Amino acid sequence: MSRQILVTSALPYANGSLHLGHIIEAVQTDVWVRFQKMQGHSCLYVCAEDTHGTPIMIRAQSEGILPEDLIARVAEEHKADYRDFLIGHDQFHSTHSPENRYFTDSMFERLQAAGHITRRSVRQAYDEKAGMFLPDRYVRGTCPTCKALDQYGDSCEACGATYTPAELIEPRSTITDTAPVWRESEHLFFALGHFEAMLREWVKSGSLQDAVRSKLDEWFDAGLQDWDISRDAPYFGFEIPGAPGKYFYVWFDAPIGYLGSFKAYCDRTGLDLNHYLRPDTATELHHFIGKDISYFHTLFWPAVLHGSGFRRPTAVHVHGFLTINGQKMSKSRGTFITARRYLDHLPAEALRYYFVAKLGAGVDDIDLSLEDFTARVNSDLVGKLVNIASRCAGFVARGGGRLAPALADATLYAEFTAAAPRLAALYEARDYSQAIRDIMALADKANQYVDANKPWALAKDPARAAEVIAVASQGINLFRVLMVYLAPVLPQMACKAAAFLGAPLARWSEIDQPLLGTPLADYEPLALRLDPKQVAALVETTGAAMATADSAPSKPLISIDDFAKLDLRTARIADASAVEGSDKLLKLTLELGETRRTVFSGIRKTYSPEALVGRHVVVVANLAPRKMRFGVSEGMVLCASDAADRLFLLGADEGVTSGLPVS
RNA sequence: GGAAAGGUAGCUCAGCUGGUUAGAGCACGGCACUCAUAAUGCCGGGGUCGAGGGUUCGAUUCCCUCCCUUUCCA
Repeated sequence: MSRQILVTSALPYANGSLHLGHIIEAVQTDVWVRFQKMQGHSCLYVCAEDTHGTPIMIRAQSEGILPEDLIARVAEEHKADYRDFLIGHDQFHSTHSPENRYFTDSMFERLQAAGHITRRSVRQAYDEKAGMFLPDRYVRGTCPTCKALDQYGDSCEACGATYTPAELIEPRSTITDTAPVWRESEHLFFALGHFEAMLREWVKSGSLQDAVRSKLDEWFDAGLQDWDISRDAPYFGFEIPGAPGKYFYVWFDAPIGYLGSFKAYCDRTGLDLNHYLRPDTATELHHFIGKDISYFHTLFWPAVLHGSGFRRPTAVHVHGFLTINGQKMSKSRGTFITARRYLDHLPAEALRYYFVAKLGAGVDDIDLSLEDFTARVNSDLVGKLVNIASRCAGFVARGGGRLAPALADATLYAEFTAAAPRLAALYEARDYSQAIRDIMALADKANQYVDANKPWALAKDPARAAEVIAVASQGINLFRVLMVYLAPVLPQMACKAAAFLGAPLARWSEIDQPLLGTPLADYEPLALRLDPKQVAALVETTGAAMATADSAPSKPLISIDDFAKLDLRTARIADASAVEGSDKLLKLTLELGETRRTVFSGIRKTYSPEALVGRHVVVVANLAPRKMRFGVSEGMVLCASDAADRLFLLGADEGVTSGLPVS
């Protein structure tokens, strides 16, 4: 029976670039969706930009642009990243949209009408200079428990204590570095406790993994607290109906963004939205999230849905975090890999495959071990899987380019197709790693088959030409079955394989019929080996990240946000020449990706122009242009200098290209 | 501090409700083959299953304690 399924993955926050942690979730979701589609189910994957909240507002301010412009720009970047990782959203929308406003307002009004909204006064840190209330994370000070300096206002990273900003010793606003004052303001709350019985019952319905369920039991035992869903102006978000100057907290309208995005899809395609959302619907709603946001998705979200008269999620699928080489992603270690950085070096499907090969159904963290990644992708995908097609294609081509009219080993073929139900169950349960193990075991069998039947030996005897074709065709058909199984993971390769086979790889049911007597297109390589150098380049640290902490800083501390204002880039020196009339300056023509710019740099005493051409340097790309006697300088090249005023240009490790962001 | 997950061959990981010689892939060594992107096939070396106790005829698998790693705490 065909199912109607709506799927989401967590909305990326419009405050920064996607990194590989976002990608692993998107891949997990996308594979599941593609799998469902290949089973012939209706499965829609919606996502959106999460656009509201203080961080967006602050970031836009610091860039001197409107929040709307910021989120539009970041959305474009995110979309390109998802697209290039082959994430097949049916709809990618924004929480800052009419559709989302519609749902946010109407759900709030329904909750209010049903008595689930309460009001009470809250005392909160207020930055008088900035004229705004401060979220906990925007207040820093000394931990009241362990006296660690410069801790966030909600918890201490040193000792793990939790507290309120008011308890911090010498609290400071991170926005203006002034001492906050404490002000009262009325806030609106969602009465989560009203839904305890409903939630306990929902939890038992089998919608959650064991680990998540036991976490929920803990939360139930601790008691369900009211949830503060309002924030005071200034705030970038939706103003609350009937409460001037109050805005919905970003976490209130973010999950609603799932529905907003879906509404945009329905408006576009004519699908019946209500059919999916009414409480008694037979359709399914699946959310894929990281474990850090379990609370919102397993308590608040089902309660908000239920309280406003909608269906609850069918399931919430929680995954763990991504680590790189066993450590959490870190900018200073160079292991903070953005989606784009990866794509600049390596193909998307390699990472898709590796993630899937390691993802199970649980909430365990997943490690991206770069060495293992290279070995695994090269041997599994290229050495085993693609090899089957590659080694058989030549025999078919030389024998007329047409597959044999019958299977040489129907039993073996049947063994391959018989794996389908088990593999389907594994995909369905998100036990991808087991599925991949099974599929690769079959790939081994296919190679063994070819090896045992030795078509290259048969080919020496012209009388046995038909046998050669038969064996090669068997191999091609086995390959085709495996490619169907892997199509959710490797959509691009499946597409190329379909062109080679002359038959689509769109449905699992296609494998019921082997390809017999049909022509084969010329074989072109379906996947390329990963170059270990390229893989290593993913985590090579750049100049700015190598800064040592051992020499005392001679300038005041700055926040990460201050640092983020710098747009540091790698650049290639395309041309360098001495400046007439100056004994210090060189005129440099820098290449930053596609663009070029001119920079004057006072490094003539140390560097001759000839020695510089072709070198990579680090440049401050967003330094305001400065008019000099010899022309306009459009940036600054970074250099270290010692006490003797000797200069040392900062470069980057081998493999770097120009225009890369430095952080 | 409270809680959860995990610690199994050099690396990445499987091992369901306890039961004959603990598995896979990669890496490593040997052999074979040459169709294939130095691909593939066969054989092999390699593990006190974190440590210590306990239950049991028998524990990697159950219980307790400890150590280490990671994560969550609205």
